[in-house]
Amino acid sequence: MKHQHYHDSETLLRSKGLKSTPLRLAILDFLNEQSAPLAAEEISKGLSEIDFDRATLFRSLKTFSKAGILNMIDLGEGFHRYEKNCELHHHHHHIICTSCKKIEIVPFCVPDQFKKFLQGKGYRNVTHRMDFSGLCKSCA
Amino acid sequence: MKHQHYHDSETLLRSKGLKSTPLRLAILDFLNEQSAPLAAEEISKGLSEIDFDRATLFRSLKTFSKAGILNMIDLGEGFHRYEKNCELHHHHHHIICTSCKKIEIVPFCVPDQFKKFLQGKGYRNVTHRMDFSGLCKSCA
DNA sequence: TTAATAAATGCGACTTAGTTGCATTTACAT
DNA sequence: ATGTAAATGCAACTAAGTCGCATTTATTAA
Repeated sequence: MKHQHYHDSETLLRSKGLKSTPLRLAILDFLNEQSAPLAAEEISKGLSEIDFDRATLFRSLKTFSKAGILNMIDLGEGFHRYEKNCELHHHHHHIICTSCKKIEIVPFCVPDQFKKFLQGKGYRNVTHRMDFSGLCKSCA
Repeated sequence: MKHQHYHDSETLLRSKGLKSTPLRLAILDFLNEQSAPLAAEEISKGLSEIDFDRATLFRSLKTFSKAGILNMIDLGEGFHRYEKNCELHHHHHHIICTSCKKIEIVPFCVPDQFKKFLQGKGYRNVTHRMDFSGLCKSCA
């Protein structure tokens, strides 16, 4: 376990006013063990011992993302990835290897003045997405 | 016409070793007139006087993107947008309004040291994606 | 100018990621 | 213990894009 996560998925769900169900607990516990964001399909495979419907998984992932329990990440792969949104680690960006698809967190964010500039142009609630890709050391 | 584009789509296609066909010329001429990147569906509508197949459009857009004639842009909307990749204007980033979906080019790019850092970590051929969203002045 | 050929197209079926309607079941508050 | 809203399963659907294959077209070389 790389980062400190909410110790108790049940408590976490309750704190967001969401019901605690076996699937939901399994999803959150599974994501707690991950150090990189996973695709819905990967989560599904990781939970293969449990029997559940695809639609339910997608619904839960969406619900959790809206509730701020998960970050929904788009690395331009044509699908989303999900990671636990733990407070200690909440906003960050990624680099994905173009070959092995390994994902790492990068230790920087877009400069503040970019947002300020856009606010100066009249934009409100400015958010950003930024990610990198490249051939990683072990693939090169 | 906001920017200077290749004056002759036929010449452009030839220069990339691609065949010049009525649809391809229409796609490129149409995109020459746009100041914001368009989705395949929007291009399709803009070319409604011509009769062509969806698959052919997608194939052309892909071919053009690979050839560097178009930039394929992903603003996290669940589909791609395409814009002419004119030399004068080649690398840039966008902001999209969360309400009216108007897209503007932003006048900044990721700081050089980010790429240098990642190269220092062993990454090769590092590329990035960055885009912004927010409520634009007229929607606020 | 024409014939050869490689590339582009049309058609239809398919795929992937995700959504939706609806009936049923489950978690939780009382 | 029970009522109710939320969650689930199922099946059908959607949007964006892809693929195989037969046909047509643009370009090359004769």
